[in-house]
Amino acid sequence: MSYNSYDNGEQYDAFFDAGHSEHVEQTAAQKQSHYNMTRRTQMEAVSRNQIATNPQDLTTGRHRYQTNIPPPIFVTPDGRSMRFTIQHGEPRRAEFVQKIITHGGAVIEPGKDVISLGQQDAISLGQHGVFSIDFIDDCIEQGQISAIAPYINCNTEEEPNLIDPRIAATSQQSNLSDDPNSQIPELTAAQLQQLEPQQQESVHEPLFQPQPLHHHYEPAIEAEFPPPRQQQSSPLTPPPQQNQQHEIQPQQQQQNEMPVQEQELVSTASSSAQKSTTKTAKKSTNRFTEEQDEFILERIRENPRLRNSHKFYDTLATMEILNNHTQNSIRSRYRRLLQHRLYYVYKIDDFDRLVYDKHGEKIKVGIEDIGGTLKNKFTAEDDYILCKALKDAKRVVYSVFSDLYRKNPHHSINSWRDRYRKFVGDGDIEAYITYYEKKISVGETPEGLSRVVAITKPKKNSSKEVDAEEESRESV
DNA sequence: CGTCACACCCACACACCAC
DNA sequence: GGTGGTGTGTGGGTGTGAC
Repeated sequence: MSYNSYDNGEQYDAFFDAGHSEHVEQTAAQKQSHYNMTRRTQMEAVSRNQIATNPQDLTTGRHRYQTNIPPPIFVTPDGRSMRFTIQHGEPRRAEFVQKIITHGGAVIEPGKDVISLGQQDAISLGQHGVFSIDFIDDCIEQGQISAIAPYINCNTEEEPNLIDPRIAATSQQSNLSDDPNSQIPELTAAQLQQLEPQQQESVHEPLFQPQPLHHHYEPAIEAEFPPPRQQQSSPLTPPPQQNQQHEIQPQQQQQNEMPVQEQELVSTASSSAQKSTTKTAKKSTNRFTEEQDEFILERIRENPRLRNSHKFYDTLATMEILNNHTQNSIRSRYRRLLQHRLYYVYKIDDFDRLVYDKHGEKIKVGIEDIGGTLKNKFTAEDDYILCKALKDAKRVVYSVFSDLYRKNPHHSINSWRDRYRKFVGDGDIEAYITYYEKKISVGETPEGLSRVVAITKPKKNSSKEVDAEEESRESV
């Protein structure tokens, strides 16, 4: 079996089971398999233009998801998620965010009736004061909500013994249900009311209608939104009404038979023609409306890991509400302006599916609690880990990267290997280790390997890469 | 002159395939 | 099992023209 031609995570398991039987490594392998599945799912979802899952999918997925999670604790008597905010300076913030979410709660930014957790000397974030984070552990240990009064750290407006966290959360959640914009200072409730009823629905209802469920990640874009205003000829964005088998259109087939440069010319010319006939005419008055901004934000909240994806915005641009803007424009709009208004996103599971509470409502969490996007940048620490592994290895063979992957599964085997292939020269390993340790010892932040490796990288590079090396060599 | 919408660019993380 | 080649598309920009 080729190590890098996995079709699914089971092949990872097969590999690891065959070659490494130790318990610790098996556990690691399971994690890697899961991680790999997750990342593959993300990439495949993007490739299929899957922007959000439909309610039926979510119902199915929710059951599967919830079978593996602890019973909910941080829920109100009527089953809604209690909402907490944890101060960003809290050293164990990430750990407790996970605990809260895992047990049915939600972590959001400070706001009315949000239970604030943090240090004693911190500024109070909630109207009830700030409570010790131990409250969470104790509740989990007891399997139920404890009285919160003993956990008060600093009080602001009310006596802690007046507070029943479940009641506070209930009233707050009711407000949330009635006022979906309570978290969005820029978009007031009054502004929302100015929207047409249908528009409001598009903002707050699930994007897609039920589809025949024969695959968990079947795209369901066509269901609610009309066909794109123009035929998308790009193989990257097949029209939703077309079969997913990617039938080759005559034009595409013709392109496939052309030399690459000619294909590029045709592609550029055709896309330019499309753009010029569809969108540039409106440019002078084509401002984004508040409704469109909120629509974009809501789609991003539902698909937080795709927030930088070109294809994600490509698909958004085919939707009726945004059909007067291009993918580039929508993406630019988010990156330039809207990302500063993305105060929360919706909780997703490991397969990027929305997680709902008992009432079928999406759970709001902070963007920092979702994790990264689709790609992880190599850090200086990653490069150091890589160089250490290479140094310890007698030969740079596949097992070096598979070991790296098992110990550091945030990059795939291929990624570790590719990093080595493209950034590490023969003499770089010792040099970078020395450089990194020296920087760390003096309290400085080391640069990533890319800039160091250019000094000695002995690869058979293209002329362009050689030029780049020359530049780097001069600049270092 | 600043802002906006939009087009375009490119390095590289990640993947797949052939051998 | 291991390697080299290469495709895809993300992530993070910059450039340009209209207003």
